Amino acid sequence: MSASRFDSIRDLPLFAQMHQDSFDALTHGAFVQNFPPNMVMISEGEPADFLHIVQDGCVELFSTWNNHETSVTTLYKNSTFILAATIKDRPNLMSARTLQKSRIVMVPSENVRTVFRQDSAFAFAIVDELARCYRATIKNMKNLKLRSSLERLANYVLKQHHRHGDALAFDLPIEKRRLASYLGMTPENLSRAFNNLKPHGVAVSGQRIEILDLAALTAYAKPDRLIDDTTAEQAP
Amino acid sequence: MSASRFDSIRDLPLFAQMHQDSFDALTHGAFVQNFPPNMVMISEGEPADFLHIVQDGCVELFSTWNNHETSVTTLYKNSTFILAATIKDRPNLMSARTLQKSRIVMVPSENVRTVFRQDSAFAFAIVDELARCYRATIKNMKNLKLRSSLERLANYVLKQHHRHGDALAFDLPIEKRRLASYLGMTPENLSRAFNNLKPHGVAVSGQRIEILDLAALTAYAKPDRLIDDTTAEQAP
DNA sequence: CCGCCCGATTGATAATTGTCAAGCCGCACA
DNA sequence: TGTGCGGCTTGACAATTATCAATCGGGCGG
Repeated sequence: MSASRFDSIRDLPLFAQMHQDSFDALTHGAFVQNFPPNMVMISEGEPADFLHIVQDGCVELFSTWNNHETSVTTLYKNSTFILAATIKDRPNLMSARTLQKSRIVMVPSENVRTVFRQDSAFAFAIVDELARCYRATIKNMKNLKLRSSLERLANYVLKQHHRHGDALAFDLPIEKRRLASYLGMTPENLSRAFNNLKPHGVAVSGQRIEILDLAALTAYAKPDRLIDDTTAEQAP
Repeated sequence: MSASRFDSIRDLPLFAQMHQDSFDALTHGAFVQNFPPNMVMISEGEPADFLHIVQDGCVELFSTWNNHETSVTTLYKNSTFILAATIKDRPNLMSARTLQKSRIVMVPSENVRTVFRQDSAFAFAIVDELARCYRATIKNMKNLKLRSSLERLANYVLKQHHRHGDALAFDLPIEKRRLASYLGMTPENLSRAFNNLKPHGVAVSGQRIEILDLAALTAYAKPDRLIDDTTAEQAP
């Protein structure tokens, strides 16, 4: 049975509840592709021919305008992307590149649109996923518009702290220049921002972050569940 | 028949395709409410008890953090809001206030979630709306991260130009201080930004905008369909 | 083991954007 | 027709952020 190749995605929330027939129809013509690191898989403006699922590795979504580039988000194992463009049959708004060697499942958009109309469990899951992404993006925008770059960095450090099981020391999951772009600043500014976090209890050495004074950092960052709570929401 | 009060929303894309039974179930317990101008109808963090539809008037969605406020979008007649929070049964991420005397239809969120599960035409419409809002927000974020405030303003002027049927003169639809907040800048900076657009062919007097040199403005603004194309997408 | 390359850092400087204070202007209202 | 209020504008200044240039330093291939 050809579907066995796609067992790994069958249990993702987006596909878990759909009928097996629908899943088979969905994955008919789908395939798995391996990409080397730093490869642009998708360019913004192109039609969204495939729904993508990260089976393994790491993908950055980014956008470009007038020779500027900005990182929008980073996706890890089991994330899907290009869902909105796929459903609306519209061009991608973002480009995608691998950050590491990655294995990506590619499902023809045509299948997604067809099965979406036939299997209501799938349709519900899509609603859930779109609502989640939408809310995550609103939070992201609030973060950008309401905070200074130093405040954004402080909250980013706190978020990573929680991601790592409340550990007081951890490694950054991405390169600093990409983090800078994600946070809406230049690499130079990020470097200085890390220095400016020192008085707020953060020590940095290479990729390693140490929180020396969690209370001070939290007092400065003023995290807010309506901005920073990413229960199962995307971010790098 | 009680549904007659809701005739005006029956034809909106979100509700047009659903069965009449579903529509009746949806609007059972719904009501219309009139609000005076400048009234906060919804506060962020509160549960999303109702799906809101602007039947008449004008509503601003905004957010607050640490004594800062930012305008996220402005909605006019026939727009819906709080859909994502309603569907996910999660707290609102944004507050809402009327900018003018407004008439709002309020549909219990419980109804929305129930009918969404029963009427696939409604579910499809919700997917469409969520995908649209999501993409609009991504564009908004690209606008914020990739452009300077002057470039954002230039593109805003161009967008209004298209909204007004390519007219070279038109009135701003909202107060300047709200426009400033929407564009991510202070009112003072907006004032100066309008002055800085003069060399690019824009004249301002009060609410009135005149484009004296469309080619120059376009050359400066560099509009991009992946940021500025708002075919049926929300913005103030 | 060495040298190279690329990203990170630092310094100097400039551009952008925000803050504070004051004055202006149009409009609503008495 | 004053009068006052609120929003807009302007100016001076400060903070934030970007830019440009140079250096540092770690990892990798030869």
